[in-house]
Amino acid sequence: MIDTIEPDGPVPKYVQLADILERRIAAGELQPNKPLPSEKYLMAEYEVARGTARRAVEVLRDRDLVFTVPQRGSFVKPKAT
Amino acid sequence: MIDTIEPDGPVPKYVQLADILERRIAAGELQPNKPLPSEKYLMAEYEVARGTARRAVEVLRDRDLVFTVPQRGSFVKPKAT
DNA sequence: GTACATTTGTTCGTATGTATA
DNA sequence: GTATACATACGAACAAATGTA
Repeated sequence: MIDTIEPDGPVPKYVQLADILERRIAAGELQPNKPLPSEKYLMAEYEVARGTARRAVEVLRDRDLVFTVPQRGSFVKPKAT
Repeated sequence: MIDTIEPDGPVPKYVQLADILERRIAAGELQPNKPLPSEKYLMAEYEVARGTARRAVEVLRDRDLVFTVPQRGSFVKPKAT
């Protein structure tokens, strides 16, 4: 079961998606140093445009939850010690 | 002589290219079970980016006109009996 | 068997244009 | 005017499988 994105709510889609992914990280479903779903996959899974998926990941970078390697993917940050 | 792709028209380039290839199939120039031009060749021939060429072929798959064999190419589907 | 070229598959980076709220 | 969101289209890099020399 996946969380769904509300199209007409007050919260922008890219924030909703970032929140969803953050929950998936917190739940341990997305693990440290493992890749997030690709932009393409996020587009399909959550039915958003690529720009929206990218912005969501950008938010997660700003939240210091993931890092991105060009042409490789975005990865969950290992928990700081 | 090849059809040309209009850059600024209302029809997306990838659709235009798909249409061109469909006509080439219908005309018998591209024959059943024979390979389409490779993505690389389509890029050069029609001066489009690889993503555009790929999307065009994807359209032809959706139209059930071709099938793709990974690492081999895309081939014109034999006419159904 | 090895090396090389070809081809599709996948990923992120970037820019532009359109539409809507 | 600004922010959101979508679609198109370019580029770049690397992976993996296949076929050939």
